[in-house]
Amino acid sequence: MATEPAPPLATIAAALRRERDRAGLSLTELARRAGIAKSTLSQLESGAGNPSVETLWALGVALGVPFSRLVEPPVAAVRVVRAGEGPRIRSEHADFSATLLAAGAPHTRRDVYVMELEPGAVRVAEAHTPRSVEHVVVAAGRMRVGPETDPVELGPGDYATFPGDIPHRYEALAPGTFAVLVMEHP
Amino acid sequence: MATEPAPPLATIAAALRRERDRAGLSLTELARRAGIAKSTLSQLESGAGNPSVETLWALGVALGVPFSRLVEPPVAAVRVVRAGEGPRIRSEHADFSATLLAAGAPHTRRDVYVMELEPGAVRVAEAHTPRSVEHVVVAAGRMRVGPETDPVELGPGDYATFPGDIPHRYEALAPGTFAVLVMEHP
DNA sequence: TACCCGCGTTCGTCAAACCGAACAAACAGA
DNA sequence: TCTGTTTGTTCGGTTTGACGAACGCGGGTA
Repeated sequence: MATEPAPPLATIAAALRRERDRAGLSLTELARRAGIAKSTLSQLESGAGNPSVETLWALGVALGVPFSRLVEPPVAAVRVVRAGEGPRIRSEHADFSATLLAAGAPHTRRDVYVMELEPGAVRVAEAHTPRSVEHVVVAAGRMRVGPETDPVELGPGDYATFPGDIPHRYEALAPGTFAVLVMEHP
Repeated sequence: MATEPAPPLATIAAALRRERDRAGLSLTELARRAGIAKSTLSQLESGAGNPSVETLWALGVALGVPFSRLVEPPVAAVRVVRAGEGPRIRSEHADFSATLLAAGAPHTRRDVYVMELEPGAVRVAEAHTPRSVEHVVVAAGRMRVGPETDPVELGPGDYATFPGDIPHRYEALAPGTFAVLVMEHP
């Protein structure tokens, strides 16, 4: 299940109208500033249409609003992702899956995952962005994590951090292992 | 306030390719999962093309990546974040303790805690810095967390995020409860 | 060697996003 | 009332994004 909490087209329509009269602009005026035909804007706000990125971007700029505000639904006070829900990233080889819980705001990438893996398989990750850092807290089970050259063994409650820009591994040592993984990208 | 000086088309091309091989998918496979023609994806990654929102959204879902990550520039702000040995925080009233695992640099706080608490006591936190955000993943036990007005109940593997700038609470519902807490301060 | 996958690219076709203009409705001033 | 302006909508025409097929390439296997 667990597709993105996605209502794409309808949200855009709502967001456009909301942001437009928040800015106190007429449809005609906004279309002029964004450099698009007002007919296009009219159809977008009425929910019909599937804008190109360029079009939507121009509107974002004209509204003085970050792009994401036009596509993301308004933030709820509390957002809950139940165990087993959420966008999953799965490995084909290893018995491994991770769920993206929260992605950092546009410019600050700080992702929180829940990671589940079973013993007998090793998840090897290539080097990521330079200066990225990973944090792992084991919640249940037992695992060996860290740089290929220098892994450590962790039990419940144990914490480790290591650079993400060198090859590293995740390996479960006990069944039912799951852990919280925080990744920081510069 | 030039919220977005970035030409989006080139960034999308780069982001797509970056996220795709991070996921370890071939172009053909990703196109299949996203339900788009691989020719379309090929042109997008090569920088030619101006995708529609629907197309880009499908790719975001297939990659297990939020939409905004595909349009925002990669950003190369160089910041050094080193893991710090933090003080143990103890509450006098509640049966609660937290350990600071990693703290961000002075201005960009990005703190990771492990939190242990026992039932029968409630840890109430006042509002923190404006725009701060908290993330909680329950590792073991059961707890009720969130804004005072609107708490939720979480079990192992469950995740919740909520604003930290309003009063909120942590309450264990089962013995041996511990959780990972990530706090973001702007 | 020959064969057969899967990889990513290029090309021709079609639907649709975008445009410009024309449109009805609402309001202002003379 | 008449004219001018502004509102947002709808209507053909053009541009172009998305599709599917065909292509060349490289790595296995017989």
